[in-house]
Amino acid sequence: MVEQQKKVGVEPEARRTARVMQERSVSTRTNLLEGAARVFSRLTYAEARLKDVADESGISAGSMYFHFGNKADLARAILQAQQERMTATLTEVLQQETSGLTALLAVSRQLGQLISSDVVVQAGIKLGMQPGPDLETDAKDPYFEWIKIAASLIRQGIEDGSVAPTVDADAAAEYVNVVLVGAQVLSELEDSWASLPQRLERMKPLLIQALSVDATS
Amino acid sequence: MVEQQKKVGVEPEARRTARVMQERSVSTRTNLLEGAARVFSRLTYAEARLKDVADESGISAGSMYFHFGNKADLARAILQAQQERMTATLTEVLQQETSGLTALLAVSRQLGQLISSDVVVQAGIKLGMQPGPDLETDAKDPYFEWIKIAASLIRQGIEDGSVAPTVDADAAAEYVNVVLVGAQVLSELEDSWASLPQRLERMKPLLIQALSVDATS
Amino acid sequence: MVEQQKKVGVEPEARRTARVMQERSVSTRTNLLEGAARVFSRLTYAEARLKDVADESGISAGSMYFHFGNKADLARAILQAQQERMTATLTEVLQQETSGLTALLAVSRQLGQLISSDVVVQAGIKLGMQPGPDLETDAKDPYFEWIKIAASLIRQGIEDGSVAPTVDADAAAEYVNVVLVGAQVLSELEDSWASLPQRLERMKPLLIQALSVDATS
Amino acid sequence: MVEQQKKVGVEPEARRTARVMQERSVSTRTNLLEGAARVFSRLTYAEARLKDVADESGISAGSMYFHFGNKADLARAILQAQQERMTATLTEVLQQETSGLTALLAVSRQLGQLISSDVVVQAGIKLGMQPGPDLETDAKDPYFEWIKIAASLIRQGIEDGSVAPTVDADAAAEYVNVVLVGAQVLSELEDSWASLPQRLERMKPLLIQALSVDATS
DNA sequence: TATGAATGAGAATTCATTCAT
DNA sequence: TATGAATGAATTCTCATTCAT
Repeated sequence: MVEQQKKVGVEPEARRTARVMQERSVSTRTNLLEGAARVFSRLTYAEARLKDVADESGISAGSMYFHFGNKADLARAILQAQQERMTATLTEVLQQETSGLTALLAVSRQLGQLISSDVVVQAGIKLGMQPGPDLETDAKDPYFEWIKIAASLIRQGIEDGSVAPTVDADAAAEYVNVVLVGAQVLSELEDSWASLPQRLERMKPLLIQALSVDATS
Repeated sequence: MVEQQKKVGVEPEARRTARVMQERSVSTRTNLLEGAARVFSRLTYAEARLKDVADESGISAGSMYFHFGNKADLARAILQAQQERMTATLTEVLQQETSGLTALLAVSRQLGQLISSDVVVQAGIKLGMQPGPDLETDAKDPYFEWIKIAASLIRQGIEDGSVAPTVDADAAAEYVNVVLVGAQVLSELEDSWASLPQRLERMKPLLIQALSVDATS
Repeated sequence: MVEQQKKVGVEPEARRTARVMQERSVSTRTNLLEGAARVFSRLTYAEARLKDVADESGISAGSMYFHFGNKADLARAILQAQQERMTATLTEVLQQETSGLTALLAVSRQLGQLISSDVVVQAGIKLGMQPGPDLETDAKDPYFEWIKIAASLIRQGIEDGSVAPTVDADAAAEYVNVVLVGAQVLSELEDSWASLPQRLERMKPLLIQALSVDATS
Repeated sequence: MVEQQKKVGVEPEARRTARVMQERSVSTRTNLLEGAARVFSRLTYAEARLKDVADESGISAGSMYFHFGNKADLARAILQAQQERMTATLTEVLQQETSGLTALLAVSRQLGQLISSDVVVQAGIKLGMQPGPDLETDAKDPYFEWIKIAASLIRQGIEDGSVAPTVDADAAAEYVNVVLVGAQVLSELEDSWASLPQRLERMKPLLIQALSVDATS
């Protein structure tokens, strides 16, 4: 409908109105998503009240149903946004780094930064940890994806000498994942992810020690 | 009847009655706690329906009001039971082990075993991860406690030579905690803690590598 | 059953037991009634919890059902006790007094005293003021009864000259009743009937002024 | 549609919508308040079922939560409405009357009329008589207020000669209050306040007799 | 598109009453 | 008789969703 009117070219008032409304609609969607993220990052999916989302985003409760079908869809939209942002960070980092171990650490650092600064990502993480009939997430997919990437980086590290050859790549990838997840969870509990970057920084030497060769040399 | 029994002994009827009822009451409490644990280990606090708990434990819904005042108190009772059981395991293991590193690993193994086999502990872990106005847990206290213990074991390990002297005890303790928590969370998501022991077993060599001096040198 | 055993005359132990139990039963009943009265004098019938009664009287909740069939019966027992005590006071006073007006004032004073000092009477008054499907009181009967008595006292007063002959006996009786009820209600709200006697004392001159002749003479 | 209307005037659609909804909302609130008043005037606060209120007012039960937060707030709203209406009547009467005694009697008459015809006022009176943790009324404030007014009217009466100079103004004010309250309570019990005006009419001569100087002398 | 009001299906909680001992 | 535990029906409150404007 909107496109049609634009093609007609008449009634510039209507056209402008349409564009304005479109812009308004987009901003509403954004506000809604951010507001919902703020709520879902604090509370459980079941605890979170749509009224809270409405208040937090300044959008009327009824309006949410125009933009997102219902509570579950809203949550799913957040999960999707989270995955997009994390994937973006991931690919961005991987394009730059070269050495296997360096890349692995860089990825950790960047993801930590992203998580501690982006509410939508935080909300996505929390939502991903609570499966259930309502969400029915493929929340595990990203985890497996990430483990595969970690494993390939470790293999690359073994080749380029930055990782000890005695290391079992798959076990090590799982291990790295465990450390990242543990750090996330503890940071969430402690201060809502604010300290995640520092925490990862503190873990770094021990992670290196677990993976790298120099111990033996 | 009363007279008869009176001749037998001093108020045996009343005493026996009291004992019997107490036993029944205790068993009800236990069933309730276990049933609730099964529910809370699957679902979020807010998702969990008291009706499910009642069904799961075979106790009438109204009876929960008699034994535990309300949903929050029920959850708190589980949290308390969890802490008791974890503390019991902890102290038991610590009495046996000697070497710092060995003790640390033994504690991890035993706690993993406990978690993967005890629903109440599982429920406690999940509940502890969702603070909120209703629960208002001091869920962090046990974490700090545990980190202190880990730190002291690591210092002991540095003295007895099982841990590298270059290791920062506090950072390492935090690290160990991170690994345990990460393993818990991932095991929960994967198969409700069933694989936690194996997972920890897989992590063990890397943990050792991170802490110990190049066992090689 | 109890009587039977008494007639047999054997087993003095059993007989004594029976007597003891009887005494115990009576005291339980009394405690229950008093405890219930304390609760019903504070709270509405629907507000009052049988648990409160149990706590207040030190009697187990289940035991109440042995002595009184249920909540409504308990309330009815209180209402009955109240009427007995008020009637007793009434007749006692009426036997002593002679002059019409004096008798009327004496009755007011004595009833005020009784009300302000007897919880059961207080509870009865409150219960009498809340008709309902559960109680279905003939709570109005005593009121009519009392108005009749007041009217006859006033007529007597007109004869013996203590009440002005211009007074309409029935209207005046209703009036006196209104004053008593109003005083009761206000005293209840103010300090749980404690000040009722003083209040009635303060009302006395005005009541006299309304009824007696001397103003004109 | 939107464009069309825009040409007609400045946001008339939105404005009209707002007005219409407001009207509907107001009527719902009113219905709710009246329905609740009908229930609360019959039953005790604790006896009254919100379901009855919903049925009585034709409003869905859930909607009450939207307009009034809960049962207690609903009751408080009634109490407030009652006070407003009684105050309105009071001030209206006081502006007209001149002589002290006449004013006093007029106020009584008018309040009696109001009470016997306005359910909200009736409900307020009943609610005001049952303090409790839930309502926590300052129900006594209006009583004190009213007594002050009565006292000042009586003093005025003493000056203008309509009240006997021997009368103690404060005691008399209390007395008048007692009579009014007593009449209210008895009328409520007898026929739900229907006969209150007549009853007050019957009391009038005696009240006059109590206050006025022997109009005869 | 946006809004506020309305709705109804649950959810937790309460409590009189019953029951086994 | 007395007791504490158990039960279930009712009651209040909550909240996702829908609807009229």
